[in-house]
Amino acid sequence: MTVLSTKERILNTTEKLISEKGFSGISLRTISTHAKTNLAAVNYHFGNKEKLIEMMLERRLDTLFELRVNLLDELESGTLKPCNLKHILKAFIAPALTMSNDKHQGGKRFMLVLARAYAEKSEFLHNLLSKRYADIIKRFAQSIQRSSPHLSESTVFWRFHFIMGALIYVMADFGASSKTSDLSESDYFNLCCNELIEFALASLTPSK
Amino acid sequence: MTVLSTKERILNTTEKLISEKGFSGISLRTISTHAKTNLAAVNYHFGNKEKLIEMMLERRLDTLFELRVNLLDELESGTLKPCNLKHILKAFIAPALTMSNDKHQGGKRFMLVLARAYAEKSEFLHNLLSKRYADIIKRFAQSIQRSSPHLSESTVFWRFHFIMGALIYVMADFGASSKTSDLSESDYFNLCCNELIEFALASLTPSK
DNA sequence: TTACAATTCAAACGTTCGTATGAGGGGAGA
DNA sequence: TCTCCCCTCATACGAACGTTTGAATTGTAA
Repeated sequence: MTVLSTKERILNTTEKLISEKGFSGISLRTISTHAKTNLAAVNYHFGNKEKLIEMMLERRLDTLFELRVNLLDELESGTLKPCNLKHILKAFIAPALTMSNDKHQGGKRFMLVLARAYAEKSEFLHNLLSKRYADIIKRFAQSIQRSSPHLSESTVFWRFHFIMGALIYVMADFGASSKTSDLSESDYFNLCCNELIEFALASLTPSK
Repeated sequence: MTVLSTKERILNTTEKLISEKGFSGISLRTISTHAKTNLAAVNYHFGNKEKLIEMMLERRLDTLFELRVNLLDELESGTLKPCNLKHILKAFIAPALTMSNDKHQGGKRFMLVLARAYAEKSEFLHNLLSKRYADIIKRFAQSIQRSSPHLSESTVFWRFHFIMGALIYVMADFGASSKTSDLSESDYFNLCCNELIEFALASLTPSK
């Protein structure tokens, strides 16, 4: 087991504690204690609490969107099959699953943190989404648009947002729900993701 | 204009401030100031902060679920048409719209508060939902089940939860999104609700 | 080893929070 | 008018918070 730097321990501990207790309900004192360091170390390495949380978020958001856009690139560089809507939705939804299965469980915790940040309308997250990742989100929206010609542009826009809402909701709900299931955590998450992809696909597919 | 009691002013102010700033980010001092009363009045009327928030939530949750179950009763007492799934979904989703259009705007604020409470996994809300309202939610799930025989029971369960997630997400998002639209607030909310109902319907309808 | 920078530490500061207290205000009934 | 009770008020308390500071410690290059 490699020894982590104080900075890394603080980031990981922050991620873990926020995934468990939410953004309010944690203090720099509990973070520094659980990270086995001193209270002042947080301010030394990150300046203040807000910047610590921002760095904790930023650290993994790039990974998440990179996974998403790489999958979309693969899809679009190949020949566009007539019914690849499912793959587009999967490219958006599955990276959450991928990240949640990383070997140190940090990714899984992060998805819960991300869900909480969405819910609490973090201004920092909102800025990041509307600046750094807006192009990627727009690319997904346009891809879905092309695969759903029976729906108007605005309806596709709405439904994409509803799907994102459902994704965020189940991510936030995952921690609690999986405990009441008799499946293992990863089985439960796999099932959840598959159901979500089928759900999203059905919501965008013409009915008979 | 009728004069409201201190207790009512505190409840309304709490609802308003939490809908704007979230559960964290408000203090009893800001509540009492905006309610034009004294700090100690909160503890006098409600005991403590937690009970104040619980009473604020409870006050309207009964109304919301009563609206829902009344609509469902109407549907089920009438002759069951073959394609009434849309009406069932509407019975679940529309009361949020109805409440949001009450004359004093209190309902609208409450839907935002409710969305935040969902997101923050309020234990009090969770208890209320799994005790007082569990039967109503189960009735909706069973009604949807009967109208979606092409889907397995567990898939219907998942999709109903995804739809609730989307509903909660748009409720929480509503305040911010409507400001960037050129529609009026109520037009925007109406549009949003209709889109959500059609989305939910599509997600449960067999594809061609 | 020495010198210097990077890091960690204990301690303290000022602020804000939820809660508690006791005095004062004002209407209703005797 | 007097009394009682419901309510409002200013004020205080202790706890917890984010942040700052300066000294102690550690690591590193000469």
